[in-house]
Amino acid sequence: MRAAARGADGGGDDRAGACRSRAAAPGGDGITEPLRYDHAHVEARWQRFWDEHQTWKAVRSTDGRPKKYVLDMFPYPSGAGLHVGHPEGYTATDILSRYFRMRGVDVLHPMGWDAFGLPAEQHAIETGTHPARTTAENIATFKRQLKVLGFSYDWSREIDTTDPGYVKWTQWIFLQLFHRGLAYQDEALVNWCPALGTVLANEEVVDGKSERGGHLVVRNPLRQWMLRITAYAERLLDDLALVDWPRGTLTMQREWIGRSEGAEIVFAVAGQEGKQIAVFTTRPDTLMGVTYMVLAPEHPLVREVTTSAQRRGVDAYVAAAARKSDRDRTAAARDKTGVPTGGFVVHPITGQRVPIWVADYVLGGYGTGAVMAVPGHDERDFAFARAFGLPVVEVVSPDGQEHTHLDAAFTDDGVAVRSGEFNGLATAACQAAVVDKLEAIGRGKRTVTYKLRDWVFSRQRYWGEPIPIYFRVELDDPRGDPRRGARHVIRHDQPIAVDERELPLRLPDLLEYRPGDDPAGPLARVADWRFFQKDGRWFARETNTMPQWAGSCWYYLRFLDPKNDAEPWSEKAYDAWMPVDLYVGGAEHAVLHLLYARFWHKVLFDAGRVKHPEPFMKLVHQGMILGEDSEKMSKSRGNVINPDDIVREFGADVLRLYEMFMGPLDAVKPWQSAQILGVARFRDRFYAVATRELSDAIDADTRKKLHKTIEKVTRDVEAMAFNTAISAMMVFLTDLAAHERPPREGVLALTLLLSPFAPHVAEEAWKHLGHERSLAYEPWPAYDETLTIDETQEMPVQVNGKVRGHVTLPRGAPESVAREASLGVAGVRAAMGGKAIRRFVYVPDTIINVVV
RNA sequence: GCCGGUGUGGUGAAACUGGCAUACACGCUGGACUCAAAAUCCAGUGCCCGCAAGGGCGUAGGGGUUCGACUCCCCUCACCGGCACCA
Repeated sequence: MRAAARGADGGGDDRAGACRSRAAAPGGDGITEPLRYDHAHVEARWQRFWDEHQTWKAVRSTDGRPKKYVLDMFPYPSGAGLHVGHPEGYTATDILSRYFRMRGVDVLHPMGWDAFGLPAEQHAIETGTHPARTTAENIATFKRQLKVLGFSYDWSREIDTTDPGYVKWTQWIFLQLFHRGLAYQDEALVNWCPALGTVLANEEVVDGKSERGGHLVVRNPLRQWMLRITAYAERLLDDLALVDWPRGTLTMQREWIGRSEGAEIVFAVAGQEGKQIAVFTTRPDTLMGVTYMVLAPEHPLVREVTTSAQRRGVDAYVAAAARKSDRDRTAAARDKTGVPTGGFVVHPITGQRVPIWVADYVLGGYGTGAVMAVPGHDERDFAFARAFGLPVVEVVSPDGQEHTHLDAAFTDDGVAVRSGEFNGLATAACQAAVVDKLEAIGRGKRTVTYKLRDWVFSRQRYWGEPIPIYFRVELDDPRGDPRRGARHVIRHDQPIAVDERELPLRLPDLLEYRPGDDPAGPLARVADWRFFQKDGRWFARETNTMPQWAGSCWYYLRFLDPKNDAEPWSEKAYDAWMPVDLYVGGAEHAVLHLLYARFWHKVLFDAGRVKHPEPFMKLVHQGMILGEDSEKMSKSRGNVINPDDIVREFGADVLRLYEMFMGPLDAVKPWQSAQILGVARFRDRFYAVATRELSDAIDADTRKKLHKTIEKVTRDVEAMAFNTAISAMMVFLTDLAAHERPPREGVLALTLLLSPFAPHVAEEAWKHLGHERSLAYEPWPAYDETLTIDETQEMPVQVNGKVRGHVTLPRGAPESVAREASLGVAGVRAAMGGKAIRRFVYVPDTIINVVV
């Protein structure tokens, strides 16, 4: 396949005249006159050529050459079409893919569509158009827009997460999770909006009302599918050491996982035999300073510890907390609220009674949902104690002395005081001693807690992968038909996996996508789809669907073997290309997508389906491109740039060059239309120089510049410093253009260097320079190290740190020579003013500094 | 509030490991070509003083380390992004 591409001729209809259609310089003689460049014509022709010759088909050689898997985060094909932010990362990976091919590396560089998603469903609700149709149209638009940019994707591997052939394997992976006990059902609190008949995400809820429409939202417990990602917390944390990712992203993942070491301490409830409350604390050394206990409002023991005298207050407080969204509950972070329960626990060491309060500053979902409050040494507990007049006791002292008054919580390490047998111990030692004691008396143990929570994996939506699970249906009347409304009970407590041979489980077509009033989602209404009979018994399908994350959790694996119908990917395909060597995408996915995909990968690792503990070896985030006003691009601001417009006016090569020339790939940078002219001129100047009459000789100076340029561009491409690589090529082009007849050797090399950045113009020039074949697999130019180093070096001479002159010395000249030469410079002598030299700093080939 | 990032000409930016601050590009000024314009090409362009030679200042602000700091350390300010009572 590749041989065909490599051996193919330059193809097509082109003759000089075809690409000079706009040249027609009046009076030009047409022979030495440089050619004008018609980007629309040339780019379309090369894109057709690459397609026809399958130039970018990824083929793994058997000759032991290296491979690179270069992956973009695949887009959600929105109705708005491509945005200038998309081509930024895509151009970067394309440059590297093309560069690697020229270095003799096998490259897998695929593209596909993350095509399930809310907008298509929303559109269906509003217009009745089937989401599959909207999705197909959007994909067509995106694909057309990407193709005109000339990216070297292997389109034969294109995938679409909504394709039944893909859904089949997403469901298959879900079943692997299910069979391994990692997918389970639980009641989870969700934001249910009865008026909209749907469940809303946290960010869609503002002040207890829906963002759209302002309808009431209630927090209802709803049966949900959960994935046990917490079982992988430790490995997700530890294996971050194996990857080459941006530091900030690693930090965010670590904090999201939120590992915390401490102790679980058990307090007996006073007067209630056998009842106890466990707390988690990172500071067991402050145990002797506990003055009260706090339960989260949703803690299961709240009712039981509440005395009848406090019941009304507690019930009201708990009910009010349940109405608040997570956002609201944490927004008013400063004012502490809470109520006493009237109940007490017994301190495990002193035996003293400690009052139990309920307060929503304690979170039900973290740790044990209860804390031992130590106001002397925790800021939140201190604020709460102040607000409610609870006692504050110092048990950790900065200086080992007891202090009678605390103005604020002392949260640093110190020395234990007022702590009985633990007095005088430093914080670390005290923690160990307290936990040892608790373990000895059976009242506590060392534990590790994570902030990471299990992943709510079901959505009450239509446009997602159906969860391949069904349940037994129990009918009051055994001959009844649940599709016709016969009374029945669905045994959700006994989930049954759909047989793998029956996958994919397809979505039914709907006429009405509106969610309706059933929180089980639109699929619950499709009785003919939902209920089915097997062996004379009735069953009901799961009507929840998977979240959009599902498809993107494993798409990099499907690219390996996208047409395989017998398995998700073959071992051979896996061995050929995995792991992903470079992954480029937005920083907004720093946590969720990247954590979920790593989790699935580890599950597949345990199932023996993948062989590397981590999927993405190197990760790079492209920076956001802002509008010309330096604001985020948005329709409402009217500052959106459409890549189609840029391509039409200047061509794909110019858009690619511009986006790479703007600045460092990972920097946030504003779009500046005026700057595009600079790279457009560069492209046109390059083509003009390449099509001039060339010289077969090359002078020594240009030769040196050539080799320095190759060295610089090579280093910069490897470091993904594309802006400076382009700058180096601009400088070299200016050098070439200064020759009446530019040296052919230099033009040829520059054409190859430029080709990953601006492939169309480079191919066109390459052909003009007499080549029959595409340059896609030409060897990358090599440089001679010795030619990149000059024999002499001009160096600044400073006097007391200020530059006062320059000297040119042979490389590595001895200090004595440097000294003599510098002191001979008039400006240096003048600046020294006859003063004695205190020190002579000489860094060979770099700088001279005379200190007087 | 916490965490992370950024701050360099009129503008986007460059400066490898502490070694000539401002490469490359835009813009601007002047010139060439042209009847003219566009396009293209050439030259200049950090700020201040000066006719000039030359000098001084200059990488958000202040301090420090160093022969030497955009780069390392401390403090302050501004902007951007993320997270928000995680015991």
